Amino acid sequence: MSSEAKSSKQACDKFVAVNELAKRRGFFWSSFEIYGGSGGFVTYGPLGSRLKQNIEARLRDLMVKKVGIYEMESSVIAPGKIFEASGHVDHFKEPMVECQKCHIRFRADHLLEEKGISSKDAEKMTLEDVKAEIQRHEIVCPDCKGAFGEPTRYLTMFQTTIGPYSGAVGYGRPEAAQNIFVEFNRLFAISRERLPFGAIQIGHALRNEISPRQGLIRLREFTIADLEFFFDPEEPNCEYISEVADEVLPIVLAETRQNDQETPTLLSVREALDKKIIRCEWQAFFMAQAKRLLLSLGVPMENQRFIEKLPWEKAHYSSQSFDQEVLVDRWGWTEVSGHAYRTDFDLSCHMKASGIDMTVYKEYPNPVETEELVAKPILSKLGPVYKGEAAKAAAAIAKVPAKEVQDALAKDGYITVEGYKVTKDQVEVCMQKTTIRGKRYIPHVVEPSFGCDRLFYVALEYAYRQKDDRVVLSFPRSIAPIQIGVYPLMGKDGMDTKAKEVQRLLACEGFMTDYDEAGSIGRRYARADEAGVQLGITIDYDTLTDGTVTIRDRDSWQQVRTPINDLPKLLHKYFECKANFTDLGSLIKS
RNA sequence: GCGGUUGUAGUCUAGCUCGGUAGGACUCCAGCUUCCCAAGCUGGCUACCCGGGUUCAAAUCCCGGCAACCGCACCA
Repeated sequence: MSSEAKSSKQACDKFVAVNELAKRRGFFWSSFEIYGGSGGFVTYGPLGSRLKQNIEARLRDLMVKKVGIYEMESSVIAPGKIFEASGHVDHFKEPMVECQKCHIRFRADHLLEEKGISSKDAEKMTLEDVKAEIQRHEIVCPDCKGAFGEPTRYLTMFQTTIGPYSGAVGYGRPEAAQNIFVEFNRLFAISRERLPFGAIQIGHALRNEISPRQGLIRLREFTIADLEFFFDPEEPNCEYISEVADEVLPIVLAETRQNDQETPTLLSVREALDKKIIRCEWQAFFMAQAKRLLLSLGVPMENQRFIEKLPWEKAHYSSQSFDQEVLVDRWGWTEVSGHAYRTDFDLSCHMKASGIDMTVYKEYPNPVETEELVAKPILSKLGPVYKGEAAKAAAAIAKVPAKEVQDALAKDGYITVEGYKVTKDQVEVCMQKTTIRGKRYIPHVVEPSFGCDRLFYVALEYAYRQKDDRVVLSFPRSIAPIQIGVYPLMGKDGMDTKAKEVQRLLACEGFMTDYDEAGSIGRRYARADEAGVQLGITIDYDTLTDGTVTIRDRDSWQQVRTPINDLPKLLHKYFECKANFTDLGSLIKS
């Protein structure tokens, strides 16, 4: 590539520009650089980790605080059994074949696709199917024409051993959700055995991707926010649904997609529920909150959409899934969150595998009284006849519907079950009343799941602007990593000490501040714009005499003049979005 | 993992064909200057992706790694 083509490409590609800026200013960079690096791992620097915290705080505001979700934090490594039970050991893998001659490995489904087998079909195949298809199409190694060995599957989970015994297999979690399901009984007890409730875990997850690229979009270790919301499937109503009923969601329907179209249908939450496009109110609620979250990170609605997943695209645990996508410059529509209706899949799996009861008891408002015909074996009569076999005979009778027993006894005076002849006097058939006060069931789960690194990237890209040949990161004020920069007009005549005083004042008020006295004031503004510093406060000669400062807005470059004494009160209002920039003081004409 | 392209300071890059002191610009740091949007002057720090080989001598040639970018694939 010529250097000309390279530079023009970089000039127009936001991904490159954002990554370069991120590295230079310390938002994030690829880890382990001094040892040559390793793909798929990233380090967040000072500005980045702060931005990430702010983004996660927004997520907590919208998804956690408003609904009273429990937060929890558990371990990244888990014993093998957890992911065997959850289905990940079976599903988190891709078919692979190795050439027996040159030992190069290939994606089996990819090879099959070249023979005209769709990825859709290849995905569903068992290893036996894969092997059979490879033989049928006489597929050989594309490199050396060697024959392939047995197909295997590449496990996308990181595997390790727990402790010194290699038999104790452990996996790095590929999602944070399983920790929550595994702890369900304790969480449920803590919720004082009431549904619905939700639990969220924001933490690292590991996926040993074959080839992670795309910067923050695809990592081997990343931050995931999994929220599992448990509810009674018979009481699926969301109590906050009215708060979001009119929120419009752009959804690309499965139907639309099957016609090879991508046009989103604009539906209010209410419409989507009425038309049964979203089957669960809670899911719709979280989707609406997810849309609001992205709005608050600076992504306008027209650059957001939800994709209804087609049946074969869904994860193994999901009955209905939507992906939330955001338009990004380089990669097009990119998934930032997934919204899955997991039903009782996970709790059922863990119940079965662990043998621990995870059902929930629900008392009926009114006890249900039923009367049914029962056939009760009379053991005092059966005993003398069948001796040691009596219990078996009784059990055999219990299996037969009472009505059948009654009819047989009425007709013949006895009934023969599993070789036992049971006479009229050995069994009592009668109507029995029972009162059912409630029942046990497995809660259902809807799961919104966010890729925090993707949210981060999206926020950064959407903040990225060029103004007068200068880069400005126009973060929404709620996530700006540095809220206020404080600058002496010049680092002399006492302006520097005054500026440090002001910075100290604001820092003690709880603001994220920065102090900079190096270079001309213009240069410092430019530096601050590039770091996304929301406001700049400049101490000049007038400050020294009348105690006022200028406040500069990063996005408009407007300035207002305000007394230092008013700063804390005004700035708190500003950052709580209860005041505009022009409310901060008297506007200075430029 | 495959195919293509590419690795020179914090960033962008010259040098590589034809082996011989690695140069510039911006950034950054220090000083001077400067009354509000990357001004100026002086000085300074910082680089040949790693490992082998060929050679008197390797950024340059050869081999092997590693990494990045683009496409395939997977996915939050």
